[in-house]
Amino acid sequence: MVGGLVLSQAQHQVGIAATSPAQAQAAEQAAFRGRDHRAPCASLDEARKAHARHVKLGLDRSPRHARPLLAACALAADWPGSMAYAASIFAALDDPEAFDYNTLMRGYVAGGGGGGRDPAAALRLFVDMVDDGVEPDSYTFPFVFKACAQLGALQEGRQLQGHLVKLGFQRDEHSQNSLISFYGKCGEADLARRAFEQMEDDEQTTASWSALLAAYTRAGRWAECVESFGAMVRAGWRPDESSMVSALSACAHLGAHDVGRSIHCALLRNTARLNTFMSTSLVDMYAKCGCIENAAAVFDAMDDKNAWTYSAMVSGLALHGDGRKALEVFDAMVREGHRPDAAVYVGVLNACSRAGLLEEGLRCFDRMRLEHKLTPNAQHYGCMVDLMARAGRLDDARALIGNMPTGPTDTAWRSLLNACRIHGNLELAERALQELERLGATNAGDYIILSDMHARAHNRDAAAARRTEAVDRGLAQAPGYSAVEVHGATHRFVSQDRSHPRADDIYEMLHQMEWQLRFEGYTPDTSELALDAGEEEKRRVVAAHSQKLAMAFGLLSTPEGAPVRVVTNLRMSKECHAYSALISEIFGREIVVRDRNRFHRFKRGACSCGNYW
DNA sequence: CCTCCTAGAG
Repeated sequence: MVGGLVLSQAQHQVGIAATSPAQAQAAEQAAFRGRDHRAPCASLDEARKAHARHVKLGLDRSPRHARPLLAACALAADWPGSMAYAASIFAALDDPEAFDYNTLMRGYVAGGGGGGRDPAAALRLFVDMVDDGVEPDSYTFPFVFKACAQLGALQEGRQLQGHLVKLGFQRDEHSQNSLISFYGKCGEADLARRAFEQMEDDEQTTASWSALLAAYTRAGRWAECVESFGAMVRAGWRPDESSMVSALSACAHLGAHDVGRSIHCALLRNTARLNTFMSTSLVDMYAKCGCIENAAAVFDAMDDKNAWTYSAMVSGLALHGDGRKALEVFDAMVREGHRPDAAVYVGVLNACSRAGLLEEGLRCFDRMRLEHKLTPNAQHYGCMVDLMARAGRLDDARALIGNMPTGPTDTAWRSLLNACRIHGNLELAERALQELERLGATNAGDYIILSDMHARAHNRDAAAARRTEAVDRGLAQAPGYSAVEVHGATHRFVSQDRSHPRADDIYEMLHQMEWQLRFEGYTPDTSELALDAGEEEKRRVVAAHSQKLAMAFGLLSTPEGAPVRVVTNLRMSKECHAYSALISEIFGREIVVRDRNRFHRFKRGACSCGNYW
């Protein structure tokens, strides 16, 4: 759980460095293309001619003379073959200095010449440098760490850290920052944190924090990312764009809507115009936090959308079950000339399966292969299995699993299993479970689905057997919980939970809710509950379901008319769905529930999913 | 003359 206090403090203090991203980006691009006013040539041909003149005059062996040409060739964005030429200019030098090694290494890690990166070549060059007895300078290590990061060479990087200390660069902020970043890219958040903490307070910069936040985000440690973001703000730093992008990404995964929104507010106060990175992160954050309208508003206001932006919007709409709109956005993406990639097709196919758009989904799958020449991967097949199975075409779905070129995956069988639950096909469900067992990929939830299905079919013994089987196999079930965000703090509930300080009020509220619902003619449906107990007991259990506890607390501690946002790791049950829809009507509240797959938004008695999920 | 950081995926 995310500490509520930490977050709410962060919210009020967020500010940002006043920069002009467009200018900075333009300058960076111009410099990289070698079109800087200092650049001695505008093409590889001109560089060759200039170098030939040097050779004639015997100046090609002098680093001072060769340097501008070396840099131009090593850093050109689109001069095919220029990296090899840069290497030959370098090789002709009599006494290359650290600067010259740095330039060539920089070219290798940046993919100079436009021909792709070559981090291994950069590392080899560093080894040469050490062998030749040339002392690295403070610019050297950042390039070498970057090369290690690109190679995922954790061991080499750690050795390099020792080297860095020996040479006395452990107080150099750029070398340290690139060390943090290197650990982050290797997925080693703890080592990144340690490198960060080894820096003195006055050596740390915004870039150090930003590398740390990126390390947490990359490792999937989102709560720690948001916590560190709060710490950064409390320590008086103004987060720069990349820190905010990392923090927003973490908020998106956590569903930490309030923190995400406070970052957006700070941006609106301090920045004239958001760049593509920032806006895309905001689109993703709002969509994953349940505010699809805000996501759409940010998206619509952008005039510099790229493929990532469309992709975030498409998968956001998929998450909310708005398949039609997702397809429209996808069409706009193609119309605007962006080439769809594998990721956006995951979003598109997902949108179709969640919205039950069978024909459209099948068409997209064809279009992906025929028009956009993409080879579907296991994820795409998983979406198609899900699409067909949910729509009731269980046998077709099963046949598709058999035809997967990548071989059947557990997610594909699990999609089928879930669809069997929806459509009540016990026989095929058993088969899917067998296949999951064969893959050695069963989890507790799979056995529970089977157990529930047997219970509904009144096979009491089989139901009990499936339940014990999960335990016998040592499969732990993640405890089900539901959480609600109130004033930036997250309150978490499990079923029948009485541990909250306001438990009495919450249960009183539940009682009120139940009472009102019954007045409207609602009776709790306990048929999904696989519990060997009397009807009264079953009703008691259903009534204190964690989603309802979270909803009750949300209703009672947020102002009249405000939306209630619940996040749960459970699957939305039919009973809870009907219950939430009625509550939204009776209390005049919008209720947004993020379950383990998607969002349900209840408004005036209806859900955005149109009862298809 | 150069360096740190950043977004999407059943």
